[in-house]
Amino acid sequence: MQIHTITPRPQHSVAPFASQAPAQSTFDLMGALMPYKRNAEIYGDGEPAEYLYKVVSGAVRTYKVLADGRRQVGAFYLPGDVFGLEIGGEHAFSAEAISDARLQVVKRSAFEAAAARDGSISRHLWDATAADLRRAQERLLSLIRTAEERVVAFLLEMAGRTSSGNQVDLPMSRQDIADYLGLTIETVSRTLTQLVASALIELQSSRRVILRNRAQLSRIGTAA
Amino acid sequence: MQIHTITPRPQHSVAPFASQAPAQSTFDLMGALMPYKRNAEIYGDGEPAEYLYKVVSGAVRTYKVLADGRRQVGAFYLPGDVFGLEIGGEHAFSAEAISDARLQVVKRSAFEAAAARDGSISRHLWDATAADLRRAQERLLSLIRTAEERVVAFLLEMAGRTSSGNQVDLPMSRQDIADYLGLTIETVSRTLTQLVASALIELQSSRRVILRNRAQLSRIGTAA
DNA sequence: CGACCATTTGATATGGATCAAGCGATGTGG
DNA sequence: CCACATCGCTTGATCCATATCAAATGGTCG
Repeated sequence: MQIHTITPRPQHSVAPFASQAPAQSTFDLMGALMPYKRNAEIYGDGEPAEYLYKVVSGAVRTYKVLADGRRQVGAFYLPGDVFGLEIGGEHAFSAEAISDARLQVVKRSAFEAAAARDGSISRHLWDATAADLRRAQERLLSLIRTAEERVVAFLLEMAGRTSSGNQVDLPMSRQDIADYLGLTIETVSRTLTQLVASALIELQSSRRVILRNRAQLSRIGTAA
Repeated sequence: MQIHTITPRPQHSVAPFASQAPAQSTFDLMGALMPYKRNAEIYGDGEPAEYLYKVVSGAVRTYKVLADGRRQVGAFYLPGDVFGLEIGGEHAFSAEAISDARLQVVKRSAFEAAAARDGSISRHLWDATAADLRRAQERLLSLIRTAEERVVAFLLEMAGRTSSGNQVDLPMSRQDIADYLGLTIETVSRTLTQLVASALIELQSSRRVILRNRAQLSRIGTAA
């Protein structure tokens, strides 16, 4: 894995995020803070997984490019989130900074040594894995659904993770969203336009969404 | 003679197929062997998760019925597979026997007590969760693909799990497969017919498939 | 044999992909 | 400070894979 030695840059501000992350203190004690530029690679698919990461600011996507060139986004990570947990020796996905980002980086071996001494740390690790798993489960359900349902579920997921009332600031592009939901960029865009037309949401800018009717949105976006 | 006097209620794990999980010997020592009839409920969505299960014979599906009535199959479990590992207090999916089945059932609390005494058991649990996550991610990749790719990936997965050479015996119906892959029963059936026409597979009966060209099938069914 | 259920096959409809163009911000060089 | 290039997003027109609706066939069990 390569660490990009890049000078820190001012982040464009991202909304306040809920930090649902494991073992903050451990990361804080052990982690080196590293800046990554927009679109910089954090690690590549197939590389040995030597580090764990915690997002301090900015946002990260993991993705995989399929044999035919299609790209599937695996997950988005926001401030407070921990990623790079995969078991097995190597990363199943690549990771990139979506926007300029600062990450706390911890050597896996050091972390696991600490976890062996402290059961609560391994518990936190397990929680983070479980959170990823729950999100993947939810997504499995939503991927069999219509474009509108997927987009609404995505907006609700983001709203839940950023918890800034009804305002949702999306750090990622339409292309990222499309590759996350298994849709095309055009379909994502058209669906958002329709949601605006139905007065379910408002688009203050292309990246800033206001949820105008959460009850109805939940009805559309909630599978079970 | 179905015994669901008890309604054990372990969490199903997200994995498409089995989690090769924890301490088999623990199961063997602690498990009570229970028979379930075809289509008998093992546990229901939303019930508290009190048990872990290991398939001795037969097969099991986990599923969820969405608000609009569509059914999503979460996973199939075959002999040797352990399920009910899920995190959280209650089942996210329901579980049913696909065919008459015998399951070894272990009280979760007993198992967790054993895990507390033995760190390697909790390590196994974490491994199983991470493995489930990886499988869920693999499945997310396949859900964005075409009907043919999904069906082929499914056949290869089943072949890998049952490992009886090129013969694959499917315990589940076309409807189960369709609900697992996010397709309709008609599309699954037509796709199989096409694969026969292409001489990639042979259908000895509707439930018995012979893989005739694994190299080509792998090319179609392998995402990354 | 007859009833029932699973599976296959056929005909048509449709949601989202694809192909293509236009628009609006942001940034850069003159 | 403006003209222009670029990039991300939206909108429009058409196509196609899969869903939907419908019926025939096959397999199993009483």
